[in-house]
Amino acid sequence: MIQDTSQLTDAAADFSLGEVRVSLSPQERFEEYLQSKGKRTTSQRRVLVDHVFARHEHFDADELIDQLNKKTRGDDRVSRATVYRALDELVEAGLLRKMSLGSRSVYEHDYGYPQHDHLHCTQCDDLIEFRSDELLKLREAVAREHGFRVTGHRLTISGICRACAEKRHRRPSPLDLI
Amino acid sequence: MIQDTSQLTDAAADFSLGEVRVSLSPQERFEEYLQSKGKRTTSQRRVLVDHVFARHEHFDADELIDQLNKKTRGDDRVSRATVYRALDELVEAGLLRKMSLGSRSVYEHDYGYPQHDHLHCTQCDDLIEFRSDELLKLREAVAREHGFRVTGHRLTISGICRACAEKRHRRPSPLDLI
DNA sequence: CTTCATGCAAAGGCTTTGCAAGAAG
DNA sequence: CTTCTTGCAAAGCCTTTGCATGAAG
Repeated sequence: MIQDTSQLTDAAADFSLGEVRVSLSPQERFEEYLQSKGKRTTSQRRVLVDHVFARHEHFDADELIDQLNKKTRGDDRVSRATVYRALDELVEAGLLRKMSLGSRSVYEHDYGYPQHDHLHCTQCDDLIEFRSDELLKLREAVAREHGFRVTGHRLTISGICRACAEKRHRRPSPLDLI
Repeated sequence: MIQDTSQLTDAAADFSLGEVRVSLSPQERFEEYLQSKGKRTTSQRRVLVDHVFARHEHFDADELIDQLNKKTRGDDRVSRATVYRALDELVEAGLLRKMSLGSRSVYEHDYGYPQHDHLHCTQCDDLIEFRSDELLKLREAVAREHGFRVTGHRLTISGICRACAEKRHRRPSPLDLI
């Protein structure tokens, strides 16, 4: 699907977002999706996709709304409701991946990004990505054993990241409690 | 911690909940926790723990509240707020494990139960447990590589369980859509 | 008796939705 | 022009909390 070039527009160069090469920019890919659903290309959807794919990072709806509010003026404003609606569409379109971290929903790039899982630091709430082919094998083995048809998985390893561990031990002064 | 017998009461026999043998019943274990926190043993907490550990299954707060409402009369009634408060305590005491499945929080036995992960059927919402020592090794290897101190992990493999897959293909009649 | 727990109802997050006004095609 | 979108405010979930009453130790 990602590698399908049959619907290629005149945009010749491939895009490199991270490590996987894809033939359409997220923007183009999204428009393709919208068209296929009889939906429309609006300035709000364009602004949002543009912003979301500007850098690769994890974010939640609220952060995105804040960032868009600071960034856009008058015309291109994107309301809270529209952000939520667009996020759903982006997930459905396969551009974003949604995951729940405790109570909040966190999003990350999916389109053009390789399979990966996360280390979650419970101290600073940072998410560190890692890849493991071994895990995919394990997943298949387990599924086979249970007659289960896998569509995906989510692994989150929680603990304390290196940076936080160092902060804790180096000079455990009252200041570190802030 | 689970194997610690230093505080053993006169209950001589070990309890077998699933596969791991423990020295205190969940009820006793909880009382121990409550005492250590200066909290009290109340009829509500007793009824709740009793009910929750009667069978090994996954449940959410609402299901538990419904079940308790049907089961208990007048005196032993447990209010919604109390259920939520008790669930937090049981998690903190290490008796239950909490995990989020989409939007809802699901609980399962932790005390006296072996480490495991889940296959989640997105069709019927069933959770199938499995164990994998290989996964633990993988977890450690990844953590080591990132200087990460692991406290736990959660792996959920999603897809379609055997039963649902069979329903889908055997006689795909309109009746199956109900 | 003193402190902790409970039930109630109200308040909180986060997310979704109905609706009228406004764009896209 | 017709249909899809948007923004707004209201409503919905699920969960938490303040407070007065009641139970545990």
